[in-house]
Amino acid sequence: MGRAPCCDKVGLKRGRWTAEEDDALANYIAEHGEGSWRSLPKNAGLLRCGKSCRLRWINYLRDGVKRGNISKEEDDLIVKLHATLGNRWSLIASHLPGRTDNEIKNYWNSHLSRQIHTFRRTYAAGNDTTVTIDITKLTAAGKRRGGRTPGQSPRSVAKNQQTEPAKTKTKDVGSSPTLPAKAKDVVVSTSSASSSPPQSDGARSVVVDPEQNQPSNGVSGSVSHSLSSDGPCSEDETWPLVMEPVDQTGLLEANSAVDQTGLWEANSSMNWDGETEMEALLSGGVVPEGPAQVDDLLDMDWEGLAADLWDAPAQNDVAQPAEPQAADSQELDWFVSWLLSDAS
DNA sequence: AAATGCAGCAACCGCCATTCG
DNA sequence: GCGAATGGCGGTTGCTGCATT
Repeated sequence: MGRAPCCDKVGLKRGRWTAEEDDALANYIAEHGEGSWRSLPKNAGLLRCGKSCRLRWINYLRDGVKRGNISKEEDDLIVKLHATLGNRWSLIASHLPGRTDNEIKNYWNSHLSRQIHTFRRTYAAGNDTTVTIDITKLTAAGKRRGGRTPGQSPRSVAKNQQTEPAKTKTKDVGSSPTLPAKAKDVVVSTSSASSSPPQSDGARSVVVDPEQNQPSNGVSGSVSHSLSSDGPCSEDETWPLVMEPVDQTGLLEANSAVDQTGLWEANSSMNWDGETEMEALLSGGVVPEGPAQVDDLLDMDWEGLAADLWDAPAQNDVAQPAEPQAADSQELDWFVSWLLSDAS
């Protein structure tokens, strides 16, 4: 049996708050202080649920609450913290003065979750030439505002994706937090010839073999193609995902982690011949089939891959980028400080 | 100009943790 | 120790404005 509702909701006003209601709430709290939310509406003469009053106060009326205009620095910090802490919005908000968990949550859902898909991909043509492809430009031509495509609204996509739910709140841990792997560049490479594993401390590699139906070894999973409507991916395909600690010739290798701004970033370097594929990529056209299987790269679900990496158990004693197991706020603060110390 | 549908955001809902009698 | 009350959190819904057709 669930808990009784915080109020009976009978005769209570719902929806947007009016200026008069805001004034009444602010005046009451200024006079009597916060707390006793259940009895507050009646005492303040508001036809609102106490919970609604609390939310309104915390998110909008409280002193020091900043609204809108999230700066680049705040943006970076949100992404970085989210990459490590997950959907613990209140925890993230505690490191952004004046910002509320609700605003950060909304900002993430409406802005940043999309930006995750706009990672860069860098193609090296076997020499020193490096071209960075901005996926946003590749997909911009197909972007439109009007006209709904069934099943592709952010909400339906979110439902389809069903991202990993936030970890349960952890209160008791050992004396020192378990550190996640430090942020590293995401490097995706297709290596038909020898290539040194782009992996260093804390970063792990992932081998994705689209031709292979069974995972060969390592940690298996699947890469689901269900990105946002902006993405180039179809919705139904899945690939077997094999996580390998070492490079393997001829397979797509993804070495994924979080870059220094916290954004999931994918750089692709590959050995290929000719500029045909590059031109096709830059024009947003179909890439001819070749040894590099560039279209396979384009169709990868990098976010799903990242999630798989994030949740996969550590191998070969590589540090697991797990959530911090901080026992209390002090240790958590320490962890966040440690995390942010890598920002430069 | 009207219809359609996306994007942003405020608010609601349900659950869990903590506090208190 | 127990149960109710309360606070807090994250997920979700639904409204509104605007861009596009």
